[in-house]
Amino acid sequence: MSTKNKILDAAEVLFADKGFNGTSLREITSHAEVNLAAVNYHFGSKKELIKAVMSRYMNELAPHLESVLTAVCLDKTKPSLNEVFSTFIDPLLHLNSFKENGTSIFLQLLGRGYTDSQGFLRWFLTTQYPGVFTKFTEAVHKAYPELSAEEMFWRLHFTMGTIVFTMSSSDALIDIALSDFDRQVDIAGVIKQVIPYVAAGVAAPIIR
Amino acid sequence: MSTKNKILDAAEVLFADKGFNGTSLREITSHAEVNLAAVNYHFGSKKELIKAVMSRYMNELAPHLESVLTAVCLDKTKPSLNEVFSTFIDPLLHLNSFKENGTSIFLQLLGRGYTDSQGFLRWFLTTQYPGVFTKFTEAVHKAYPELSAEEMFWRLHFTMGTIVFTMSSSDALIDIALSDFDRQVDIAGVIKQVIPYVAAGVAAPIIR
DNA sequence: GGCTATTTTAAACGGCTGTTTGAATTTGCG
DNA sequence: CGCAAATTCAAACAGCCGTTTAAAATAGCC
Repeated sequence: MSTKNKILDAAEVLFADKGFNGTSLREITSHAEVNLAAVNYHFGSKKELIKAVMSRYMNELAPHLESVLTAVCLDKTKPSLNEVFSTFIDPLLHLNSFKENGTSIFLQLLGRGYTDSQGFLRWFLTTQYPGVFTKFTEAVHKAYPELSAEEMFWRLHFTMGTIVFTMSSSDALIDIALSDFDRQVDIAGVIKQVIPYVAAGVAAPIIR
Repeated sequence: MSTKNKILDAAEVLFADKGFNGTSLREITSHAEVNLAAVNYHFGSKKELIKAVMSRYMNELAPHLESVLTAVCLDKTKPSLNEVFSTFIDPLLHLNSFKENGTSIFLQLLGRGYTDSQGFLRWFLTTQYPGVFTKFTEAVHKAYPELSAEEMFWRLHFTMGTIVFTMSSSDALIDIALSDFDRQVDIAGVIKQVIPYVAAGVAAPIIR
């Protein structure tokens, strides 16, 4: 295992758990069992390390997402919103074979990045992976053409918020569900709960 | 204006903007134009200052929320979910007369507290203000009795996520909406957009 | 006015942060 | 092997953090 990957593996878990600002390089390098200076040697800075952690997941995920979103647009002239949002399930769960707990870690990282660092991650994702966003809004527009661009903007950001926030606190929530309902829940279970919710939210009637 | 209030006023704005961890006591005291040591003198520690900032809003908000939620349960044998969620609008907007931009600041603080500090705020709110939560779940149960306790748990947390996440990045989103759609949006406008969304999400059909 | 209690102040504390340095070590190649 | 490039390492850097201290200033009351 290369030093670079040791750092990335340790960093993504700690970043997901405690946020980017809340995780120090010393914590990362001691968990990775490498020298402190290795981060700056291999990545240049902490900010570049954060980008590298996110890129490793996005480079795996983005092609799959674009492909399933393209498919749902081609297969159906008017897909349902449930169908559109359900396309996310497979690519997201596929991250679990890419890395252990990959789905959970990635979604938590997404949540951290959205609220930490004042919008830096939003800029990073929209500029580095614009294809996913355009394909996604295209699919939603086909499913619900009456929605204006502005209403779609808000509802998609509400959706992003639901997903990202839920996942960034998913560990705590899963613990509560376990103790209150004596029900074992995993990340796939949470995803299957949230899809109908966001689909219904986006599909809400327009009030003008 | 007392030193204590100068500190609270400066702190809440900075906390809302940059998070609790992201704001230093030196930033707060220099914005408040008071001595650095004043925070520890008047509040004891940074953690106690955070509690004081949140309490000032919750003590204003909680009685109003409990009262409107009680009212909607008494007035209607079966309120709609839209009615239940709409009860939040007035108490939330009333914070604007309590303080300038009070609504926006409070909701942003809520968002920060939920993701910063690993669940500390969730503990603080549920233990210090349990009445709001029980009244709220009671109202939702009246509106949608078929929802099991476990499904309600998840959907209410999705809702919390939508609200809290949207508001914690509302400034950035409002900027985007302004530049992309040339449309002036304020916090009241966002709230009115998000109510139908979360109501429809909670009302989504149950898939078993 | 004088005395006490409260508040404000400047300075310093130890500890943690990301980053840099230069020497020691390991690696890969002719 | 021998040499050069890449990597690892311990140490130190300057800067910020929350908190504490003890003296100075202010306020309130007899």
